[in-house]
Amino acid sequence: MYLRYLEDLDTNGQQTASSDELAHLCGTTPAQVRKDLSFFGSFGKRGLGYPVHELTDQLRGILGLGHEWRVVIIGAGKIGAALANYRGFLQRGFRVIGVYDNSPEKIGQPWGDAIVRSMKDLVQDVKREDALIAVLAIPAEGAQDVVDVVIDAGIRAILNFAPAQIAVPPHVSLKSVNMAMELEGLSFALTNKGAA
Amino acid sequence: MYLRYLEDLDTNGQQTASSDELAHLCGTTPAQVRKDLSFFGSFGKRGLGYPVHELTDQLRGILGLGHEWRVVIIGAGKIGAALANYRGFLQRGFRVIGVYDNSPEKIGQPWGDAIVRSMKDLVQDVKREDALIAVLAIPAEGAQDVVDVVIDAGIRAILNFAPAQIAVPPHVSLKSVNMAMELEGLSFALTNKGAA
DNA sequence: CTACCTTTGTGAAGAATTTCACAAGCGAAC
DNA sequence: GTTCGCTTGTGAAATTCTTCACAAAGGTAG
Repeated sequence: MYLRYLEDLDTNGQQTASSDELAHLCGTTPAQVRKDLSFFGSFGKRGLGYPVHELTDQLRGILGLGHEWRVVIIGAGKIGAALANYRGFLQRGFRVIGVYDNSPEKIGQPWGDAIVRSMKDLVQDVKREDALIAVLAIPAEGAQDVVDVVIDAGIRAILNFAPAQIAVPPHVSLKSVNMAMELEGLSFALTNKGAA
Repeated sequence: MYLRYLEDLDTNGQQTASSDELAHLCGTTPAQVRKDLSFFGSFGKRGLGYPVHELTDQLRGILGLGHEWRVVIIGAGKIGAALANYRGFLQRGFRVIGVYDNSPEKIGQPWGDAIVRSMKDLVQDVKREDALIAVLAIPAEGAQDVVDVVIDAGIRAILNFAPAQIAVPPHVSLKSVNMAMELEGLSFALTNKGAA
């Protein structure tokens, strides 16, 4: 989150930013900003604040954005399309090496810059291209099976949009986004507005 | 999360579930489950566990899913399409009353069961249908302007997919999903696997 | 009816996170 | 060169969250 805002400030040509300014941008407190950043190092100058451009570089390094990550998108539905088209990924160092589906009428169709490939090619492509990240955009049914297969092929991190609980071994990172659950959180917030 | 798993158990006809069982399903601890649930009431029977069906009803009530919420989707791009097509929303009580865009070639196009409408109709539709939730699936530029307008029209909760920071007044709930940020979290996890 | 196994609900303890508050450092002005 | 206004970095305090541990049931078998 800090990186996002620092990039904006950098684009605007701002040289330094105080913890107070970052806190306001991010909706947190100055003390929180300083504690968070100090966990990774001592980036600021007392009396001045944090050097915007230098700190963005540091944070990119910390987040592991210093090199390109190869990503496979599994599922050529609407969500897969939204992700494959999203220019922000490439800008941030995530290169989509392929979109995969097992529906015959989708395989071979053009898809942005690429062509939808068969799930049969998935394992060999992951191995050949050394892809470590998979985005899962398929229905809940069978999601776990696909996960097991790609982990076997060498995938080490999964961003899951399937509304299903996925189990992964400890050496694999998993992040799930469940849109229905997000809406339910809003429903709760609306319902309990008075109580809070 | 508990609701999700309880629904599965209910569908499978299971009568009761212990905190231990729920903890295993959700990847947490039995004590955590009991503390979480006890915050809202005393739902279990000692020696038996929690009554699955009754607890799902209770949780639905707590989450405010007891009635239908009317939702507008703003932005008829790929993400909007993925959301509008998602049957899970309707099942969970979120009825999409309209999809809106300001691109002339999209307005009037069929869109699942509905037709893409002009952004010009957004405010009047929100008011007429009493929609309280908006899903924002437009580019970052201008997102804040649209938010200000729909809040004026009566929207009280926003699920934001635009890669932009949105500010809302205190009486409005906001939940943002940023796919690039999710991937960056995975990048961090992969980069720091050894250190952890 | 009693003994026993199971599981909840919850105070208390323990751990983690956030906030406070201030010494130390930086730059500018005079 | 010294003073002054700012802002960081960080121990300590305060707060929040999680885990522990056990008394209080519920059910069952004999």
